[in-house]
Amino acid sequence: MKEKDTQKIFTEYLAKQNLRMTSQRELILKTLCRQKKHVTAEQLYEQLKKTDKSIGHATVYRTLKLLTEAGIARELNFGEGSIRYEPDTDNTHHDHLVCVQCGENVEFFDEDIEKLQQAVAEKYGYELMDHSMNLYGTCSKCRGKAD
Amino acid sequence: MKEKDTQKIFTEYLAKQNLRMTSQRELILKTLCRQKKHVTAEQLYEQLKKTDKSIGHATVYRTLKLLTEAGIARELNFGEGSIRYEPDTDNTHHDHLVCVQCGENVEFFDEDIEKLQQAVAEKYGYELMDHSMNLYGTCSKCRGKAD
DNA sequence: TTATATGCAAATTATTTGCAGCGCA
DNA sequence: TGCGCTGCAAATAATTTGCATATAA
Repeated sequence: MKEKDTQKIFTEYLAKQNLRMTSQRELILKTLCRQKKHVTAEQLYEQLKKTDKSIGHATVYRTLKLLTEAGIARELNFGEGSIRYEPDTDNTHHDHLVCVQCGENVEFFDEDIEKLQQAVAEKYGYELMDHSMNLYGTCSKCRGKAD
Repeated sequence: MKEKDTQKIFTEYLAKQNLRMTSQRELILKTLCRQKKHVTAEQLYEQLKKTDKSIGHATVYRTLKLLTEAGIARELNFGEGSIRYEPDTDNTHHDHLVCVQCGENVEFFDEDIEKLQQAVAEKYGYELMDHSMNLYGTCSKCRGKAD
């Protein structure tokens, strides 16, 4: 599967809504795509500040919402009280396996689970549109340590 | 599977932590168990007010946390910005299939999915402790309506 | 008696909104 | 030259915390 040209997709998405690409939106997209870990809006804001001292919270929140609508970012809710974001650059949907101790997490995709989810939805007459699945446990590294 | 004697379980849990059963905690537990739908802390608070006008927000939040720790309540996060709670009265774990339009939801349990989740965790060296899985779609009733 | 629990209000945290001014199409 | 965009600050919303008082064991 090819990597998306996120910049182009975003610009086209914006155009369709009569919205514009701006330098801030461009920077936020680039910065999000560069992340190695899932970030909160606040964490992203802190990083963006280093490049653009004048950027505001509101712009970050508003842009993350737009990126999500455009299918370029995904919201992750690990029950921490704030939403984390990950770039969705290669159209590869995946779920998360999170260590409850150190927070380290693995992205995985299980086709059998996806099929069963589809089957469950159909069984109850629902048309499945999306899902969120997070597995919580302890990673081997954390289990190695004394409690 | 037997229904839990939640009152007893809670009292024992509290005792173990050197905490006490009180009339407020008892009322909150009873009221939660009576719910037909998943409630937010605020919704529960509103209902509790009718029985005990002097009850405070803090007590409700604090007690819901205790009930969750005691394994009597479960937190549900449907990405709405607030946490919903359901009583976990019969030890039957289940997941949720939620209609994104009307909010109606179905509780389901799929043993095959559970097994596969376990397998995924093992594959990555994690010891699975918990998971959250929510399927989002449109129910047949909502699809019947014109958009 | 004495540690724990409660209600209240203030504090926090995450996020959203209103608005005046700025800047691209 | 207008309409969307931005930063700021104030507004919300959900939840937590500090504290004086009340209460269970």
